[in-house]
Amino acid sequence: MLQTVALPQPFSTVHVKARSATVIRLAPQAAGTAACSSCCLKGVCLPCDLGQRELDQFDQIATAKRRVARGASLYHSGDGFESLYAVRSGAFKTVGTSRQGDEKITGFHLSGELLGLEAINTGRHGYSAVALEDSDVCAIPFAQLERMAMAVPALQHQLLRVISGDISRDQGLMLLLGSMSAEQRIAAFLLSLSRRHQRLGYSASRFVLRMTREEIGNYLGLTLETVSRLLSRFQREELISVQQREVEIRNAERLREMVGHW
Amino acid sequence: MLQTVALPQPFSTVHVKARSATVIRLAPQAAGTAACSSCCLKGVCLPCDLGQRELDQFDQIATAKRRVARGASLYHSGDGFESLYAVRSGAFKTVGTSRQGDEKITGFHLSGELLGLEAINTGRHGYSAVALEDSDVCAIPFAQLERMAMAVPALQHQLLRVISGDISRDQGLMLLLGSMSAEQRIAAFLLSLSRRHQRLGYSASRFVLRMTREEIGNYLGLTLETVSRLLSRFQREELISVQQREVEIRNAERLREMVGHW
DNA sequence: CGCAATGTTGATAACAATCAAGCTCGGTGG
DNA sequence: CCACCGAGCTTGATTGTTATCAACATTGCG
Repeated sequence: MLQTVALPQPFSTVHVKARSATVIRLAPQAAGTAACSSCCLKGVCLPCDLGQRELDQFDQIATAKRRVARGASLYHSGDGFESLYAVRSGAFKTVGTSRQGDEKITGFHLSGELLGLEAINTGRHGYSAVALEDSDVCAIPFAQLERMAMAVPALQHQLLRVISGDISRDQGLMLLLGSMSAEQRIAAFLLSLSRRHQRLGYSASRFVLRMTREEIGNYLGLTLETVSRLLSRFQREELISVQQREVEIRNAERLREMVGHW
Repeated sequence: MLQTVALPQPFSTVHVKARSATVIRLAPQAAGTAACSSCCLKGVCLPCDLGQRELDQFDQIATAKRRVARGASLYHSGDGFESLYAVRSGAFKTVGTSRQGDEKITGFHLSGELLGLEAINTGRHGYSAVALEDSDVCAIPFAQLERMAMAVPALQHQLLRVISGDISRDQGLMLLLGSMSAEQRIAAFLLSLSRRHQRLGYSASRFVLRMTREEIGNYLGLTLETVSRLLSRFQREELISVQQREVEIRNAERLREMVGHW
């Protein structure tokens, strides 16, 4: 089975070596093929509410697949906006860069999630999207998507829903960044990853962090040392097990209490 | 001239007594009248890119106007989602409440800005919208808006643009909350208000804060004491003048440097 | 006039950042 | 195959920023 298809399966077999960019070799033609209608993400991706007819139609506009190597950019801040991207496999971070060269991670994006929404407004990407591991995406030309949305009520509705979901997620993060202690932020972060993995059909309790401690810290507004210390403490307190990037949630309930039911 | 129409004019005459809910008396029928086509916000509100024909059509669906008294809610967290709201005059805060009863302000919304976008996703409001002063809104029934968007390309485009703009704004705030010092947050907050006032045709350098220090602090992830101290310091350093809720920006350039060109 | 809400300012304490040292795991080259 | 190297991670000591606690000032309103 090709990794591209990203069928739900125990995480340990998928990400045996999370750090290596070369371990998983993909058939070169894989990036250009699989249609939405046969994609295992069709249940969680943008076209998820469409009927068979509309799905076929959607396949017509979302033909371009792209392979992005670990560390490479899908698009850069300042690039003109033409397409939204759906993550088929792998993971991305979106990064803003200040003129001083400081980087700030605004989000992590797993399979089935959409990239580029923030650019609709200005017609230009405000952030860069960098692959955290070798990844595949579908490009969805926005002009065509808009046109199709006009003809297909379910698609327009779904598009608005997805965008609105992004706003909710961002607002949740604002809450997190604006009013939580370091401890609460880490707990919320772990729970968020857990939930999103579950949505993809993976285990909610065991998963692999695709990002470094530094990237987590950057995202959460903490230093990497604080992230490391708290992960260690959570392990001491038997809330989780951590071993490098492998995480097991052992006491989700306590973590939820920590976050405080926002 | 009725306050409802919110024509651009020097702020001092509009908000003579920002704290009073009773000073500005409005003709009772005012809330039910003015059409988009004659509204002075038509340049900055949702229908801003529409032609005269579409504008008239839009007027048909955005007929319901509502008056919200200072301190009252436009909608509550948990309410079913039916309409988006455009702020015609006044100002709102959106507030999330945890089960512990802690409140967190996720945004402030001035005239011409849209409320309720985050609810599209779930069909239920995740936050409450509370008026910071006596305010007027237009209700835009979402089902009808979606229907009209399918027929009017410019409207669909504009709707997506506005929603995307919301995402950008939120991500900007995340940046702010996640990686700025208290000093930078206050500076960024003042600049943001300045920019938004200017967009409405008001002075960019003099405006009135519609919210308390506590609300500012809550929004920015700071305590009210820190907000107060920093405003005092900025005044000592002649970056601004503050006098209760009246603010004058005296050195926007230095404030921008402070924020660091994100 | 007096009260309640809001805002200011000072003293102290807590939390997370910074600085610093050393560890671990993978990859690479001898 | 082993030794070394470096990125990433852990842990400790110290510092700094901001929260917290507290007292008091100001404003608007009844």
